[in-house]
Amino acid sequence: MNILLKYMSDFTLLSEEEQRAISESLRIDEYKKGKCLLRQGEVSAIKCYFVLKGCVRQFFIDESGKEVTSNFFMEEQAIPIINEQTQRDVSKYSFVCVEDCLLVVGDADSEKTMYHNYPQLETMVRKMMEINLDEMQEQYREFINSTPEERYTSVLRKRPHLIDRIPQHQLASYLGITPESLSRIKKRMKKTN
Amino acid sequence: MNILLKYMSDFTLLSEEEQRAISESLRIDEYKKGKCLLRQGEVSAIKCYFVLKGCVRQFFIDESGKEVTSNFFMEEQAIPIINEQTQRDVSKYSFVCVEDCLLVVGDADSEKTMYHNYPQLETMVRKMMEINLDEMQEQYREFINSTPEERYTSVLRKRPHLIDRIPQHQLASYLGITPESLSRIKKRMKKTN
DNA sequence: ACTTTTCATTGACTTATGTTAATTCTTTGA
DNA sequence: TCAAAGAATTAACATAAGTCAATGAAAAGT
Repeated sequence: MNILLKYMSDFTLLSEEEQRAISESLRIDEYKKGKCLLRQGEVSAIKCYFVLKGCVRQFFIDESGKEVTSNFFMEEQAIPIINEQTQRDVSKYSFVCVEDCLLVVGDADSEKTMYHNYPQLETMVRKMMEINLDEMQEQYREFINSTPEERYTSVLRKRPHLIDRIPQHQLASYLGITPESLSRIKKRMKKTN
Repeated sequence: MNILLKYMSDFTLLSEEEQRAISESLRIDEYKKGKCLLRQGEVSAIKCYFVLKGCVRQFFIDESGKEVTSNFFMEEQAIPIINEQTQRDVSKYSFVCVEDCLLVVGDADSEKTMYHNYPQLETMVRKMMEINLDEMQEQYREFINSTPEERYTSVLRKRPHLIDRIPQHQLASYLGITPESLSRIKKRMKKTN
């Protein structure tokens, strides 16, 4: 739980008591490795998750039937599932636990109530969204301006644990390349060293 | 102004009077084509803009001196400039008006006051952020999973006006390719038709 | 422990992009 | 109006990624 309290105190001015009260009214669930949180094409009652422990993969199957990994969420990251616009739509993505996970579960129903009881919580969420957006933008800009090889080295640098925690072909699709190409990149880099 | 009122009524339950009151306390500025709103490496007092009319280009100069366009913001789009985390940092991007613009200017100082006076405004902003994030994610996922040619056709479909309003080489860098490559793609596509 | 399946690597080949450079076309400003 | 600068196109060549196919390694299930 420390991780959550730490997060809250970084982003709010809530008292310790309020923080504890909030923590206690949150739903926190454990999921086994391989558990599917939401399947592409289904409608979700869950608004978001917050990763306390473990790793969740976000991916989708494209028109040609290929599986494309769009993100990995790990400790201290928020997983946006639906928003005001998309809550009635079927999900474009699947979310699956790559490891055993401990997640805060944010369901859409209790959201309003929580914000009403703790207005500062909405401020926190807004700031989180701003930061998420910024990170996403950063990631995008780097992706645009990089070769696959540079993208790979960038991930090595920024998320060094990732490479140990997930299989190669998923990393490849996360980088937007084929597993074969990732294999060759690694080979090429070993030689240059 | 209609565009702003429309936006507010889509995202809030504010009364018309409140909406008008908010509109009137907003700062709205005109900028000439070519005007630089913020230069890469400078610190900004502005938190964000909201485009009522015109087009703003976001870009940066990378390590090798190459100019990379990361986005174009047009009517009804919000331009996030800084957030809680980045407000003391120098900007990684430059923002320049590609056309004459009419923009709502959101400065960091008045933000808190506004949220305090109109709590629903923060709700609106939070929802906007959620939607922005979703769009950004969608754009990213499409980018990863596409060839340059597919990226081009996708932009043609999704932002048909864009191609008429900006020069080719900026579009090319927005697509993450060279101007030469974009030229060849267009040529190839003409033949196939 | 062994079989089966899935995953990672390697090779051969095709193709699209990056790079460099030259040429044509457009815009801008004197 | 014309000259100069900036953009877009085209060509030639090198390189790296995609595809298809085969092999080798690891993981999973019996």
